[in-house]
Amino acid sequence: MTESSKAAGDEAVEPGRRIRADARRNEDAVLEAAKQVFAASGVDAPVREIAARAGVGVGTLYRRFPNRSDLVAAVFRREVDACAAEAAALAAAHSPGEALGLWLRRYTRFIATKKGLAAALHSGDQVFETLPAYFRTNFEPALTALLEAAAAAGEIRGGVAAYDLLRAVGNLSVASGEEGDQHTQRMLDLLIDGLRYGAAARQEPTVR
Amino acid sequence: MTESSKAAGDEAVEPGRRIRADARRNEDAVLEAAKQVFAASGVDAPVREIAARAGVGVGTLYRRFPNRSDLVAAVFRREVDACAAEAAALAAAHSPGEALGLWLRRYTRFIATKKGLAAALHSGDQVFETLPAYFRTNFEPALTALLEAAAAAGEIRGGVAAYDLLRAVGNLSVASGEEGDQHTQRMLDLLIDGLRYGAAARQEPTVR
DNA sequence: TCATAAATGGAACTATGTTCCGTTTATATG
DNA sequence: CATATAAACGGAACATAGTTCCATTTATGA
Repeated sequence: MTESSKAAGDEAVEPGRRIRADARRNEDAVLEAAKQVFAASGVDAPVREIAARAGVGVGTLYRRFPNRSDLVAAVFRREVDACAAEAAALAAAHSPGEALGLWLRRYTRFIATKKGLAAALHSGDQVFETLPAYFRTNFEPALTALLEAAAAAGEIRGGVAAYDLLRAVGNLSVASGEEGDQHTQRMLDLLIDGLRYGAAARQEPTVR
Repeated sequence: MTESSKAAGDEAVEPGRRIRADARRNEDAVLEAAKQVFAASGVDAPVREIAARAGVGVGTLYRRFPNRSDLVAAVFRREVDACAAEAAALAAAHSPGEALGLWLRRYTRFIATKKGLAAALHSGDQVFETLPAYFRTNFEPALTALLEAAAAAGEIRGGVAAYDLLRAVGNLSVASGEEGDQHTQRMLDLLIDGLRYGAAARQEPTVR
C-alpha cells in the first residue's frame, strides 16, 4: 500500500529486477490522466474513462491502484506535492512578497479542483483518512517558509500562522458558487493586502 | 372517463379516480422499509434491499419514487415530520420543562440516524436542495413552542433562539465518534442544565 | 539472441440504478 | 353481483460502474 519509492532514481537494491520502464511510464500516464479527468468530471468519474485517456487497459490501472480510492488518494498526494514544491521554486525566482502572493494564488487553484473530494473525504474510506495529515504536513512548512521570508524582508507583518492562513484561503475558495474564481481572487487580494498592512511594524498575530 | 362531478375531498385534486388502497399501503411499506434499511446500512443501501424488505418489486418502488434520491428525501421529510410532531405530543403529556428535555433527546436520536445523509446533502443532487429549509421550517417552530412554554413556566431562562439550540445539539451529536451516544447524552444534559440555570431570571440570550 | 518474469489489455464477473412490459387487481359502474 | 378497465404490480432486462482474471506481449538480464 504505502509504497513511496519514487525519489530513488535507480535503487533496485534487492530482490527482483527493478521496475520496468514501461510500467513506470504507464503509472505516470494514469496519474496524469486521472488528474485531468477528476478536474473535468469530478472524483466520481469512471475508471474506464481514466484508463482510456491514459491509453492503458483497466487491468494495468488496477495493477498499480488496487481500487479507485487508491487512485484518488494518489492523485491528491501528487497534487499536494506539486503545489508545495512550487513554493520553493517561487521563492527562488521572486522577491519574498511576490513569491507569497503568487503561491497563494497557486494554492487557490489547487483548492478549486478539490470540490468533489471534500465529500469523498468523509466517505469513511480508510484510504482517505491519512490525507488531511498529508495536506497539513506538506503545506504548513511550505507556507511557513514563505511567510517568514516575507516577514523578514519587511514586506508583510509577522506572527501569522501558516495553518490559519491555509484554512482561511481554503474557506474563501469554497464559499463562492457562481463567478467563484473572481470572487475568490478579490478576497485573496484583500487578504494579502491585510498581510502587507502592518509590514515591519509590530509582531502581532492578527489574521484569524 | 376523465371526469368526476364530485368535489375532491381528498388531497388528489386531479380528475381521475382516487389513489388505490394497495398503492397507498405499498408506498407506506416502502418508506418504512427504507427508514429501517437506511438506519441499518446507511443511505447508500441498494434499492433492491429496500424493495425486498417492503415486500414489493423494484418496479413498484420506482413508480412512486422515480429515483433513489427521491426516496431518500421522502424518508428524511417523513422523519422530520414525525420528530417535529412529537413536540406537541410531549408538550401535552408533560410539564413544559420535561417536555423540552424529552424532545431534545428525541432530536438527538433523529440526528444520530443522519450520519450518511450529511454527505448526500452536498452531492449536488437537486432533490436534496430543499431539505435544509424543510428541516428548519419544521423544527424551529416546534422547538420555539417548547422553549417559550418552559420559559413562561419559569423552568428555563428565556431568550434562547431555537435555531441556535438546534444547531448546537446537532453539532454535539455529530462531533463524537466512539461511545457517541453516552457522550452526546452527557453534553446534552449539560446544555439543558444550562438552560435551567437562569430560570425565571433575566431574559438574556446566552446560549451560543 | 534468448529465457523468463513482469506487465499488459480487455473480456468477463459482480453489483447497482433504472426501465419496460406482460400480468394482476381494485374499483366504478350497470 | 358481474364486469370492464385503468391503475398498480413484479421482476426480468438493460445500462453503467468497480474489480478480477488470464492468455498474450514485452522489457531486461544473461
